[in-house]
Amino acid sequence: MNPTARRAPATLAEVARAAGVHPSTVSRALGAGTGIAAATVVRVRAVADELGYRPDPAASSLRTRRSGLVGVLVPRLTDIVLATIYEGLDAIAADAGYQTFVANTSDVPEVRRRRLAALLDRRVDGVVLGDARLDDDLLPEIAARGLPYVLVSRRSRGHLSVTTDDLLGGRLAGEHLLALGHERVAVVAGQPFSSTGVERTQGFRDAYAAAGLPVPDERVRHGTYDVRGGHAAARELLAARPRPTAVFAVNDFNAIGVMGALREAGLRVGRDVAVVGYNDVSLAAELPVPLTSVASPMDQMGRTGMTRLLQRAAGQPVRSVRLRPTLVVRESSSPDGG
Amino acid sequence: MNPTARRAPATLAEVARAAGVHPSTVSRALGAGTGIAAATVVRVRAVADELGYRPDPAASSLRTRRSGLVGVLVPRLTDIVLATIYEGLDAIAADAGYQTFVANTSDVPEVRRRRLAALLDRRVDGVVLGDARLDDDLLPEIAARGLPYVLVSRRSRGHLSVTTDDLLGGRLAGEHLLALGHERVAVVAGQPFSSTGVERTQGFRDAYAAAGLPVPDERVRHGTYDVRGGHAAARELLAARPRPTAVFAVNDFNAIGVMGALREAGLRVGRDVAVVGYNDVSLAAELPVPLTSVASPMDQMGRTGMTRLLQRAAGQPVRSVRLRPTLVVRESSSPDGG
DNA sequence: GGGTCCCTCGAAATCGATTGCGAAACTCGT
DNA sequence: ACGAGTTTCGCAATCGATTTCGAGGGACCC
Repeated sequence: MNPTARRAPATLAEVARAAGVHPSTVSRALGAGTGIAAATVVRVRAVADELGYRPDPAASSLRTRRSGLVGVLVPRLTDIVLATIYEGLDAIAADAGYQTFVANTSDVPEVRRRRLAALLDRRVDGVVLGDARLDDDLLPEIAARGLPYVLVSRRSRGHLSVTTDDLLGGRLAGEHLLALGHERVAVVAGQPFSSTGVERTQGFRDAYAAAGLPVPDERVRHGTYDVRGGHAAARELLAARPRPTAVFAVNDFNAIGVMGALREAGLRVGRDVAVVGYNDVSLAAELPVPLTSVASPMDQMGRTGMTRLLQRAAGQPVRSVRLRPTLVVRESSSPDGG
Repeated sequence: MNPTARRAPATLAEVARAAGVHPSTVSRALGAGTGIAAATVVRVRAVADELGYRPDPAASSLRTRRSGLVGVLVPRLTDIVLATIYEGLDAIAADAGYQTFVANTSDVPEVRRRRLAALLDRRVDGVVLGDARLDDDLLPEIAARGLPYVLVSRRSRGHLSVTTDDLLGGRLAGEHLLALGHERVAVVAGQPFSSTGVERTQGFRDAYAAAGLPVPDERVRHGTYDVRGGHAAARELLAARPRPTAVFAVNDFNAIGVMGALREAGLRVGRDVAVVGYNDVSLAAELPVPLTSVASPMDQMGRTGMTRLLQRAAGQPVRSVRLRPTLVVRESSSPDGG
């Protein structure tokens, strides 16, 4: 009846006794139901329901070597981007009868390794990595183990991944600022070991280089993917003279940090310095000065990522996916609407 | 050596054979080590390391009835507040040798029940609930099961919880706006079933009532704890004439939604309408118009929550904790610094 | 020197579900 | 009515770790 109200859950053997059959019969009846008389299946299932039977995953996992768990590694769940991707992952996993097991790695290799080991100890049936590095020594190990895995958000050469087309996204941002006439621009470039930051920056610089206005290295600053990182990077970039007239941040939270740094410097967002972010998180549109941002389908990235993982685990051939980003122009780059 | 590089992990029996002892000896040597000669312990551990032995949690859990898992239920991980609390929970759990198992419930009772059942099926050793309801029918069931549990963020009468003093927090916000001379104020009050929204609203209204300016019900609007909810609520509140001169939102993301609604109505944040939020998330200080907010120690709430849970599981007496919030004044309520 | 106690470790049962194998019962055709 | 083939289900082993019980051996005391 009510599965949460029982003290000691019934076991297979108890169900078997109550139904007057052998435990193996119960196991089969509750499973595919093949090789068992239809009437028996119905009866056993009724008894199991009656007793509120819930299989013990530990016992099941011990015997079958499958845990029903999918491990997920992310840099931080406090990063809304990853949290949103995770929700997409979890939704599809739940539909397929899997549970997700998530862990923060803080983008620290040593922590990553430890957290992954913990997931492997739990005998997860697959792994989703949201914190892949461009030169990632963990990925070959996972591959060598034969464990199904997929990367989301970030990619790494030679590994299955679901990402957005970050080169294109960066280019969109660059072309937008070019069209607005910005000739001296700066980039808050994120972490140098993550494909997202690197490729978004690359696409942006490509656009400027193609226009004959290459962005010099000193106008590109790396940092963590949070408000603080954006603020710190922008403070340095804004100290240059002449000052850049626009800043592209490869992450919306970085962009908000940039806004804070602008304010601190007595500059107005959009009017004195244009700001463009990336991901178009839900609050970008609601800020006192709405943020221009490259929208990336985060939820879909999660859903597609888990779908690919499950397909791969089922032995189907799968290829990496690059989802298409789109530019959303708002007042932080275009205060007068154009 | 390298735990992630082995294909088939060694078992206890294999370690025993390699060490020339019985499996039970290995088990004891790797455990507390009591009742075993010190030399044997050292030797067995060395062999276990050598073989990269990792105990199978399924087997262990089957036998001991303990899973080493702590379940965590949250409304949504995309809510930074809960994500931050979760990180605090996880940090302490990890220190104590536990892993956390988190699930979103979307604040939907049916989903909560299902997710909790999934955690119980996994035989979690304890549960942290971040989505408690004022009239919560799940909590008595958990209590009846004898499973250790603790509430964080939200509280519910008669159950162990770690929260901030939300009545006080609301009062701080109210007294602040009163001191600034705001007489016609509105509240974005969050979900009516969550103690956070209810108590913050109550504290705020208490302050105004004490000043002889009770806040009428029509200037209090409920909604979800996200940007969209804040925007929707504020849109309605701002349609009233005369218009409120200040809005208290019980959540920072709601407050940002309020900012969006203000902009949409052609009003300036701080100058035309004051805005006060709650939680003081990291981006509040960085917004183009920095947000006045009631700071709550989210990370500490998580840490304290897990600590209490572990103490409770160990049979120690524990009492609910209310952490102290503090007001951080910024330009959204005080554009000229006073 | 004999007895007792403690230290150390092995034997074997156990947790709960799954599954290969085989036996009984039943269907059906002739 | 009998044999071949099928359906249905029970038996028992198994996954890997833990733990109770007891045996063997050494230390120690008188």
